[in-house]
Parts: sequence; C-alpha cells; structure tokens
Amino acid sequence: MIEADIFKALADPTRRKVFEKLAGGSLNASALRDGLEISQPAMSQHLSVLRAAGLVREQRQGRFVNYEVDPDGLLAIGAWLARYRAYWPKRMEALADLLKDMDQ
Amino acid sequence: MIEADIFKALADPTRRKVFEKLAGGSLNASALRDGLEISQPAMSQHLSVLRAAGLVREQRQGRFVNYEVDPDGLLAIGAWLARYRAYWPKRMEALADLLKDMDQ
DNA sequence: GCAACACATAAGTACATGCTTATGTGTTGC
DNA sequence: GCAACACATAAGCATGTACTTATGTGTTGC
Repeated sequence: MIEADIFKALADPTRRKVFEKLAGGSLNASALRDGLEISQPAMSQHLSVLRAAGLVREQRQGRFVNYEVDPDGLLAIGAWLARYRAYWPKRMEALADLLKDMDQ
Repeated sequence: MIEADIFKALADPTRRKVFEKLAGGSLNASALRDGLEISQPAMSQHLSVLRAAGLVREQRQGRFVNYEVDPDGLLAIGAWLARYRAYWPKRMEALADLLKDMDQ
C-alpha cells in the first residue's frame, strides 16, 4: 500500500520541512541541508524515504542530484482524501475551487 | 503543529483502517474492533491518537462512546495539500471538481 | 590517474511507538 | 449498593525509526 509510505514519510517533521522547501523549486541534497541542522547521510536517508513514497523525484545533474516535488504523491493524497468526501466541511468547497483554479 | 499529529496518526495501518470504518458511519470502540485482531486497550489508544489529531471526535452515549469522522481533520489535510497546489497534476483538477460537487 | 566533491549505503545506538496484561473510571440495571 | 459492562489509563516490553560515524560509489577537472 503506497498510502502507508506516504503518511509515514510525512509523519517526520524534518521530511515535511524538506518537502516544503522543494515546494519553492528544485534543489539538490546539499542545498536542502541549509538551515536544517542535519548530517549529510541523514538528509540522504530522508530523501530516500520521500522518494520511495512517491512524494519527490530526483534527477542527477553532474555531481549533483536535484530533487523536486513529485505530483504523483500529491495525487495519491488527494485520492485518499476523496474517499472521505462525504465528511468534507463546507470550507473545503472553497478550497477545492481554489485548487482547481490554481491548477491551470 | 497539528499536521504532525495528523500525519503521525495516519502513518499507522490500524488507525487508517479504523478511520476508514468510521467513514461508513459512527461506531463505538467495541464495534470498531470487529475484524481487527486487536485488544481493547490497543483500540482505545489508537482512538486517543486519532482524536488528539482532530481526525475523529467522540460522543458518549450511556456506557458506549461513539466515534465519528471529524471534518476538521480532513480540512487540515486539505489545507496542507493546498500549499502545494502549484504541483498538483492535471488529474487533480477533476478530483477537486468531484470533491466540490459531493460536498453539497 | 587521482584528488576533490556530492551523494548513498552500512552498521551501531538512543529513543519513539504499538503492543500486551493489569487496573482504574464511568454507566446501567437489578 | 453492587455486579456487569464499556472504555480509559498505567506499566512494561519488543520492535521500528531517526540519528550518528565510517565507508562506498559516481562525477568533475586537473
């Protein structure tokens, strides 16, 4: 089950910070370490978890490996959320509209 | 940070099963145990985690405590997802439509 | 080739977490 | 009151996980 990997990956605060950084644009592993007081292997392990969950994808460029948000992971979360649409609050309606509009 | 509690709560497969059961309607703690081979205290602990995360809410009825999906938790996930709307895939557009329509 | 760099993997360790059994709390009905 | 029930909490334990240091792999440029 891929949901398991996704939620486990996002359960860690450092990995959420990394993911949020990537929301600002593609970054390599070293750049992702900036600001986070974490060792190089730790970052590498976190990125491995995020990648296995389908939340980020990588692209080697020379010596560097660039990471970016993988839309597939977001889609998986959206699909999971959709299963509980019967319980979505009213405010979610506006949110769905926003999401739709920004996706052009 | 409430996101931390939400993702941690959903990282556990048993808790996701419980949450999915509640999507079918309100159930008490004993009824939630059906099918899941889990002790009564374990279920109680899981429900406590889900409640602390804002994913479910409880309502005591006599000796029973009924649990149901808490829309606030879903909204929190939706809000988190919205932060990454720039990376939503095309298919997410249809999903957002679906979510909006079903929310009437 | 090889030195420097960017990153990944290995192995070990401290702490978090999910489970158990035992016990406590609140409610019902006699 | 008190016995039976539904659930919560406490304490202990086994496993998972996030970290560390050490080392391996792949790339660049001299």
